[in-house]
Amino acid sequence: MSKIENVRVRFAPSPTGPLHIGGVRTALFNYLFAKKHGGAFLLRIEDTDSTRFVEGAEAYILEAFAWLGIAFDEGVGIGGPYGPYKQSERKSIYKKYVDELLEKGLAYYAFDTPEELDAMRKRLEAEKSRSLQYDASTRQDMKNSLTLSPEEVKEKIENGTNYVVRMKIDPGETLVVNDLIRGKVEVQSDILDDKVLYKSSDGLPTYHLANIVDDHCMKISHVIRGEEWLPSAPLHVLLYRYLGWSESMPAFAHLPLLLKPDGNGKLSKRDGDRLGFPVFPLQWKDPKTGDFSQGYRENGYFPEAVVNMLAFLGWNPGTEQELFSLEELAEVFSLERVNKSGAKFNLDKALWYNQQYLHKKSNEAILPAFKSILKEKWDTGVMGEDAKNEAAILISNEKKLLQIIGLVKERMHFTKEFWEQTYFFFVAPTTFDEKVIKKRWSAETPTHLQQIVALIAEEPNMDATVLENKVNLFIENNALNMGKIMNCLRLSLVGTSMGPHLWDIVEIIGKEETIKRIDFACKTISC
RNA sequence: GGUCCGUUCGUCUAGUUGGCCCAGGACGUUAGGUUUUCAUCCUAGAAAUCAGGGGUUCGAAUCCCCUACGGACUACCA
Repeated sequence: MSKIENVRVRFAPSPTGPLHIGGVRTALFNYLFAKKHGGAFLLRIEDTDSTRFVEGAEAYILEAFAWLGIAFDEGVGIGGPYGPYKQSERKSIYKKYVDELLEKGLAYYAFDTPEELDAMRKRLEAEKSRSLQYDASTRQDMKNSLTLSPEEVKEKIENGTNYVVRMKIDPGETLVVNDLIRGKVEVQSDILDDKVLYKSSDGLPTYHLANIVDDHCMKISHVIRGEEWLPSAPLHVLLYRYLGWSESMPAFAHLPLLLKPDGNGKLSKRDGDRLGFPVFPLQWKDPKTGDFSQGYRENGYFPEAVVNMLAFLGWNPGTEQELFSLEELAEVFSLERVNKSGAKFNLDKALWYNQQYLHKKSNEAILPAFKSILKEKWDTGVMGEDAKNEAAILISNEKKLLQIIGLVKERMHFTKEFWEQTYFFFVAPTTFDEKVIKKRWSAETPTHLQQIVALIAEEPNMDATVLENKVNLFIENNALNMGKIMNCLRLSLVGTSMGPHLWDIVEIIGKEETIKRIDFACKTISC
């Protein structure tokens, strides 16, 4: 696939809360597209709605991408030649273009109060009017610079009356958006309303104007964003024209939405709480309510797994390969392979991806996670208090810990499962699974186990294979029931019928501990 | 309501220039195998009349039309 020159794309979130995985995927696709073509990927913060600003949201966004390994080339927190990258810091830039549109007669002042706007909609509704919009068919009945005399307008502005600037859209024109994913989309200008571009209340533009001005000033080549923007794309095309920038207008690509796993509709924050999976990359604490929302990071997902899983929602490489690193994704990514229809989020697949990445990791790579869980368990006292006990010795033996990881890694999906998979290496069972006792334990079991204890006791070489061969030979020679003996042995050492190869466990916990546990089980279990 | 977008196994999807597709892969699911156990792993299977209907064509999941259904948007939010 040929490279496109001078690619510059941006991710432009609003700091109105934590970043949701739909947004993360949009950012990811932008990033991949930029890397694929050797272009630049920028982060712009769209904070033109001062009323919705949420403390900490911006820091959250930066931290989330740092965790995911998605790096920006320019933008908030990084800097760059086209800054500032935060819209609230670009006020004066927008004002210039608002004035230009006003001068050209492509925009006008409107003084209607929220109550008056509300009344207008109610009136239109009552009249069964087809459109409830502020547009060419209704603006002549409202208070704006098209209906008021120049003197009245001047007076109102000088009096400090709040106003907005609306884009003047005339009917009867077909607007065309050439979308890279959806093809040609046509819309009649009649259905567009006279969008508010600027509000005097805070001196800031609204999304539509700020977006177009910034994309132009920052030399954005491709606008890759969610499908929810498709309906307003024709308006944006028109704005580029109003500002005389049609020639350099970026290409558009509207991504399919991420949908709820059950039912239909956009994936939302609530779905995560309701269905019990994270909707955010990182945990988020709502500064107002203090409520926590789960995050992939805190739930134990690897960033590589989250990236890989997200990349496959709405896109695929067209081959049967499913595991891709971020670098590999950047190599094969293309917008032509992005789907048109929305993708339902699938938790099972997310789990599977994490498992795949866990299995791919070296034992050394996940040792720190194992150690921190062990430390936490040690601190809570579940392994006893004696600083020199068996568990303490084992914890300090890195070689053994790596050996244990090798034994249990394949059985896990997350590193957080370490304790449930390895507790028996550190803590002797005190209770025994009743079901196993019922099924396997019998009156003569203690006798047989003691015979095996004797075999273990005399064995100088505590090697898993050596012990296995020795005990198997004993079982065969005495015509004992292999399944029964082995399960009772496991029950004695682990407390239940789960876990890795028995003799590997014995090799690690050692002769003394093994014998101690079997003795305890024989004394404790009665039938 | 209006406008726009979409519709292949339960889910993510392959299928882009019509024939190799009575539709392939993955997740999940079922069965069997491996294992002393659980998990992993391996093998096999079930699972989409390609939303429905009508065309065009020797031939359509792939092209055209209609219908249905779903979604997004419809703020001085982004």
